[in-house]
Amino acid sequence: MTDVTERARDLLGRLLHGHGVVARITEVEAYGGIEDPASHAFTRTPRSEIMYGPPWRLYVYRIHGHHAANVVTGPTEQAAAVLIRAGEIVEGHELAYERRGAVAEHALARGPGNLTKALGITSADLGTELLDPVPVFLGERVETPRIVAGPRVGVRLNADVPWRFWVEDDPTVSAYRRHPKAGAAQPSR
DNA sequence: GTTTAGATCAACT
DNA sequence: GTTGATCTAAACG
Repeated sequence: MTDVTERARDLLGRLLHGHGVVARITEVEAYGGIEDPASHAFTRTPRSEIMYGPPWRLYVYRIHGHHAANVVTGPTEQAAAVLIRAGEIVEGHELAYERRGAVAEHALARGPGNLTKALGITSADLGTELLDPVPVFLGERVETPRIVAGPRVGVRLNADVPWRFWVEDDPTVSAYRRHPKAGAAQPSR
């Protein structure tokens, strides 16, 4: 299969523009779509249909009153997507602080909810073409970072697959939190 | 059956 | 104090 995890690694170190703020992506999670129970695309519905569509479009979903941003990566038959979990603000600090309030600089876009808030991403941006220079889009790679992998944060299902990728030793990366109801950790094999 | 808005609470800062 | 691919309930088709 086309490896979703490769696409996830590929996004690390790239720029993400969001409504006047630019972030360097430092943490992502891969969602294997049709073959991943933790993915919204695991069951095909009108909502998840966007993940079965062309790649490089934005999928936004609500969680805990916040939003989370995903990049649809394709291929279309697999419905895979990559969740953008954290980034470092490299441009538009003023606007980011305005949206986030007084927080430490490294915390401006740490965590999916904070990142979407700092970049001003909401459900209104659902389906945005991320390759066009519209309010939300992907920029070029600014570095080739050293990448570390581990299990995904806060997922109940499939909690042991190492599909979370982040830039090593980056302060904007959030800590690992296992979901309370996820089964006991299984030894990697 | 599916989607969305709010709530909840353990883990993190 | 803050956060979140969870959880439940109500609205929708």
